[in-house]
Amino acid sequence: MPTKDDLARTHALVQAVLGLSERMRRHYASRVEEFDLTTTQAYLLRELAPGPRPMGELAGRLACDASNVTGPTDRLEARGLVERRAAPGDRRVKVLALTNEGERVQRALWERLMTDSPVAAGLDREDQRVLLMLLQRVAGNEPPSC
Amino acid sequence: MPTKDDLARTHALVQAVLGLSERMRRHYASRVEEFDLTTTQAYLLRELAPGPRPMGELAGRLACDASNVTGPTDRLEARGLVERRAAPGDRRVKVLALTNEGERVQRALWERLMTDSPVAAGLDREDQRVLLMLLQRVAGNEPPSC
DNA sequence: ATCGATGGTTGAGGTTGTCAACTATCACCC
DNA sequence: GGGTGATAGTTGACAACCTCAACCATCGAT
Repeated sequence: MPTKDDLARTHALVQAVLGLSERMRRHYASRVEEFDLTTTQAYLLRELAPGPRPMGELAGRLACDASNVTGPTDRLEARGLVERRAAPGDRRVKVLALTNEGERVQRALWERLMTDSPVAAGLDREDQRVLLMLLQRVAGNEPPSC
Repeated sequence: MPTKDDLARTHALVQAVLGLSERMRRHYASRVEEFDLTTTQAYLLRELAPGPRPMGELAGRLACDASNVTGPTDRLEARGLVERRAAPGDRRVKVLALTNEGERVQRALWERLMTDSPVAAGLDREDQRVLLMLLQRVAGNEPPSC
């Protein structure tokens, strides 16, 4: 049973996280713009970095609706950063993969994002370690995704 | 001069924060949708909660472009959640204020957001305290906003 | 072989974001 | 006072995204 203090702390915590999220969103948008990408396109590139993925899976991760992947993918493919491949075994599914150029852009973008993140600034090493641990714990109990 | 470890930690930290941001954004969007609001409209309500503000100031906080406030404000005003008032002293500026109904909705939305936040879950009190402190420290050294 | 389910696309409708032009007002300076 | 330039907000055009429903091709199972 939560005390009044618990409620106040939760309140402050939610507010802080929302604020940080909003700031990160803006930061992300402005950095991504330097590469002539939109945030959605950048998220797609990021999701593809570990390796090719079927579009349906990407839809699940990003927006929970398949039609939200088609458009951005079209634009990425038009710029040669991504390609649709036929999936072996099921001709319905299309697998999305980074091209060499796409991988280059993705890597450069990530470098850029890392160099001046508002998160790293203002915290010393020990604080960063603790924050990372806490965030990972929060991320740990993720809902089953959509 | 950063060590290799520092880089790896920053890398993980940025990734964790981006992931959390994205999850919060979605969480926020889905909760806000229950009130027939969009995220931008909800952000507007939140900014107005402490008291009326001129539209220009809101633009600065939210999107750095005045025309991004006009549209959402139109829709909020049409629903009677917000009203434009003339500013005393300068007839150019319009001050945005919550109506009683707007305040009610804002409060209800906030309650809703607090009840099931993915941030609070998974952390005990002490962890929450530490996380809050760290986040506030991160928020502290904010760039001069836009 | 047919039938229902699934992966992806398309199209309409609504919201946001950016940019440039525009109006009304202000502040300044002669 | 009367210009002149800056500022607050709106408008309109355009691109992108989101949601939803309809649709096509393919799959899996009966």
